[in-house]
Amino acid sequence: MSENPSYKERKVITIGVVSELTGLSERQIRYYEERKLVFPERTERGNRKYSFADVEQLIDIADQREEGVQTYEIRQEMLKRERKREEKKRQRQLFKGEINARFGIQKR
Amino acid sequence: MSENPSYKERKVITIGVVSELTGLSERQIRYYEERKLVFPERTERGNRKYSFADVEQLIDIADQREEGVQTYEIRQEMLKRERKREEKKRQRQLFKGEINARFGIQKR
DNA sequence: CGTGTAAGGAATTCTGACACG
DNA sequence: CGTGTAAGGAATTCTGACACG
Repeated sequence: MSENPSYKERKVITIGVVSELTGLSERQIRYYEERKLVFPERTERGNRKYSFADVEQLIDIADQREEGVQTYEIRQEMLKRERKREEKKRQRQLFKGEINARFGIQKR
Repeated sequence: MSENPSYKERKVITIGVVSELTGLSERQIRYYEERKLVFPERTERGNRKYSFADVEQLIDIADQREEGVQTYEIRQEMLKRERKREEKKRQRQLFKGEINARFGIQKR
C-alpha cells in the first residue's frame, strides 16, 4: 500500500505548531475536530497529535470557511468523496474476482 | 533542489514526541544537541522542534552509542561526511565553470 | 453556527546544577 | 563522558462553559 516511513501521515505535530502552520487558532482547530473534519491522535495524556496531511486538510478547510462554506457542508463533501473512493475500491475488487474466476488462482 | 513541502525536513516535532519516536530520554536528546549532533529549531518561546530527518539521525546516533561509539567520534564522522559532500559540490561547480568557459553562457 | 475568552488544573519544556562513574 | 534526577518557573494543552450573533 503506502511506504512505511510515510512522513505525511505520521501524527506527530502538537496543536500549537499546527496553529502556527495553518494560521488557525487552537479553538478553531479543536472545533473542526468536534465537527469531524480532522482526526488527530492523542498522546497517553490526551494531547492532540496531527500529521502533515491533517495540516493540509486544515488549510483546505480554512480556505473553504473563508468562502463562507459551513463546516456541515465541508463534512458532506468529505463523506461524498469518501464514498466515491470506496466505490472505486469495490469495483477493483470485483474486477479482481472476475479475473480469478476466469483464470483461477495462480501462484505467482 | 528539493520539493517545497519536504515533510522530512520540516522542524515541527516537539521533544516529547521525539523521545517516544526514538526511545531516547529527553536528557539524551538535549545532550546530543550540546555535542552538536542534532540541530533543532526553536519556537519563539524556546521550545525545541525537530524534523523527521532529525529523528532518523537520533536513531542512528542511538545505534552507534549502543556500540560504544562516543559522541565525539560520531561528530567527527559527521564532519568528515560533510566535507566529502562539500568537495563533490565544488567539483560539480568547477565542471560547470569549465563548460561555460568552452561554450559560453547560453540562454536556455 | 463559529469563535473568543477566562478558569483551573495537569502535563510539558526549559535551564543550570549536583551526582555518579 | 554520558545520563539521571530534583528544582523552579514559564508556557502548553485540556475540558467545559459563558458570550455573541
